[in-house]
Amino acid sequence: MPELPEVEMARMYLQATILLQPIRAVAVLDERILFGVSAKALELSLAGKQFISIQRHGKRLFLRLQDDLWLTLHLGLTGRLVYLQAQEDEPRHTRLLVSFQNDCSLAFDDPRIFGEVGLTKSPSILLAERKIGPDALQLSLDSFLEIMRGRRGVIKAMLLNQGLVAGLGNLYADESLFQAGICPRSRGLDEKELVALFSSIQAVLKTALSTGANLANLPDSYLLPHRHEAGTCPWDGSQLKHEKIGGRTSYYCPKHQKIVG
DNA sequence: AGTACCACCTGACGGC
DNA sequence: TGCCGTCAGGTGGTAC
Repeated sequence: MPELPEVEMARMYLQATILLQPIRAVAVLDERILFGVSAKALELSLAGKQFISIQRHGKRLFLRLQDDLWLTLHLGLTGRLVYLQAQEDEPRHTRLLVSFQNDCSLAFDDPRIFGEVGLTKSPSILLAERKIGPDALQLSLDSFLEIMRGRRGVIKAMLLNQGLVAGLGNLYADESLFQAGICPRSRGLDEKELVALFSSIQAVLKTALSTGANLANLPDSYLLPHRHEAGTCPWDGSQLKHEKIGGRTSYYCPKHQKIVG
């Protein structure tokens, strides 16, 4: 599920549900979800407090508890957040359950346990520790050029590298390259190509957000609705190709996405 | 710096 | 029906 648009939806969801509610208790249902904190410490840190604001950077969420204490969440590949009404059953793979004094609760459901829950004194500390680059939607064109210029790696792999730019995952990286007409195998893009790519990334992420990160509602001119074995390019009808690039399955149009650089 | 590969997990799906 | 391999919208470590 979660690339930048999905995580931003999750942020808005939390914003609308859990703010300013006193926390009654925290249950860690599977300790493998924890990163750098014990279940005991997490429970003690949260009990009696409340979330006062929610931030997102790339694919990470930061839930502020007080000035120098934040709960950090990463949804991994299969994580989702569900706000439960009193008495409502939690999802099957709930790994963390935060219950509030009003009897509602927040479940972090994550079948594959690639997600992560932790604590930090500030988002910037965690971002530095984990070497996360600037958020894809807060990034200026100049910073993007600065980051990408002079690198020799395969462009698809670079877009997936959260240390360079944070927020793009496999799907939106494919979509951005599709919109920019650049083959994912390209490397050493020139200034003009990087500018086009930057503008595609911005447009793709904003469009995805405007659909509520619902892939089914993306424009038909986008790659993603056609991104499957038998899919054809919505621009020119070519049979889409797919192959492993940078270790991930990549779809692209062999006709209009050129190898550049 | 860049890449290939493995590992962490579970569920869904296609083939036999 | 049941087993098995394969794949999946993420990330980190290692070795070259």
